[in-house]
Amino acid sequence: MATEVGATPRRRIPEATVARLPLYYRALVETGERQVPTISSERLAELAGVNAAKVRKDLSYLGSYGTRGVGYDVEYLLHEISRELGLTRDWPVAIVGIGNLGRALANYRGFGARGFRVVALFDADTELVGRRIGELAVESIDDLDRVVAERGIAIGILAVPAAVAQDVADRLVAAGVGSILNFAPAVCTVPDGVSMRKVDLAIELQILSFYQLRRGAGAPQRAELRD
Amino acid sequence: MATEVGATPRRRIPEATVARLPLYYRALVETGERQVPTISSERLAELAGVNAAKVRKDLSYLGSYGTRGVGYDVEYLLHEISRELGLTRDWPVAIVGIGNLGRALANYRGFGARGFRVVALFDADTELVGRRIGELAVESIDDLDRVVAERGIAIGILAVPAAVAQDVADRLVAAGVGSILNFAPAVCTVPDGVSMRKVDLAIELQILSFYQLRRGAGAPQRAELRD
DNA sequence: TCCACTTTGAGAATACGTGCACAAAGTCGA
DNA sequence: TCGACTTTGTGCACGTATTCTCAAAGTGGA
Repeated sequence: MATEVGATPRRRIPEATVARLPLYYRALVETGERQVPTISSERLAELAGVNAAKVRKDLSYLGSYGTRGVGYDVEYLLHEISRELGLTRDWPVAIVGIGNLGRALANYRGFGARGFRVVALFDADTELVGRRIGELAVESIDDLDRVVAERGIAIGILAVPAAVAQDVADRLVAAGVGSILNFAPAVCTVPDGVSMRKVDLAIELQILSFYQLRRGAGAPQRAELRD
Repeated sequence: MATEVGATPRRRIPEATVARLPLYYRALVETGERQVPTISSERLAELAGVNAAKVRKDLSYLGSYGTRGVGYDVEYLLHEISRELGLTRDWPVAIVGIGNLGRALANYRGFGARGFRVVALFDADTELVGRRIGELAVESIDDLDRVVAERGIAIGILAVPAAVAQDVADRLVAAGVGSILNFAPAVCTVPDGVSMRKVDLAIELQILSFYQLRRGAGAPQRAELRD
């Protein structure tokens, strides 16, 4: 019988769980580097900043990779999570919009993870096109289609002004990009079958402001009575 | 009878709602600029990228600010949401860690919102201390306590390496900062009564990678059959 | 082999968030 | 004043996420 394409189209993993897998991944990498062979859900929970029951339930969605009485084999679990997250393969990434933020992202050595490699920088400003940032030259956004195809880019990082965010997102999608990380402070939609995640500084600050206010924050509170 | 201190310690607003208020805020600012006097939940939903029932339910947590048959008064609703989010007052912000990302954030003119003003930049690197970024000079992290108190800083932005994130967060909290926006790729905890929100690029990319992989993403998919 | 101990995996209870559907409350023209 | 129409506010049903709990499955020492 013909099996499915690709690696793991098995059980459905809840979104909330997917969002925590990277935490476990990071904790496991650190633990592995210390040559620790196994890890309990309790310890993993502590490292990931969640609770142990959640860890076990999350991992149980991936399969039964633990051993009762012992815990999880660090290397094995790391391998399974990597595979699930697609970190065993290479993801060429494009950054669109080489302003303050785009430049910082282009120079950022903390995509942390193996796998994600910035292979193209785009901007609409002809002044910027051709300028080098690290090892890459900024390319014209008019070449988006061609470059995305040539370099197999599946993930785009959007760091453009709010006013053009939707337009640029549409062009990324049309070029074949399937995932977008959007830093533009604007509502922006993509068709079904394309993923988008949003990072919005203004929104984060406003949320913090809400809770800060609720705590009765006229002046900042000195931590005078910390014990 | 003696009323409560401060502005609005009334009903409890669900977290998910709080996270959407900034979207409504932004949509309302734009609508207000176009001199539109009232707005329906339907239209507001469209601008905020959510559905209309959600908008109405969210707004109903703030109070009954709409008029049936008409919609919401843009200016009035904007005022109420601003007040709820604490955007009617000034929030002095400190950025700690003036590397690539910290510098970009310091130059970022898109905190979008009135209210948030970066008033201090800190770094541990003595080479960096004294250097000017825009209108501010980088200060030593040893002066954190004094500066936070003097300038009434309640919100800190953490853009330091993962290895020192927890330590710096602790120092911010000890200095009296009540809200932290954490860009460091590390699990980092704060005591009760302090808020922390996390922005982690590596995690976002890994989540995108997961879904990209699930869609059967060997090569990126050209959008050949878009209609 | 047995027993005390550890730790997972999953059922069940609960909490939280979403969205439908509709009565209630308003507008506006005749 | 009436009746057609618009739009809010919210009760309710449903789905998702979290957490508690404990049997099952393992270890390791006697």
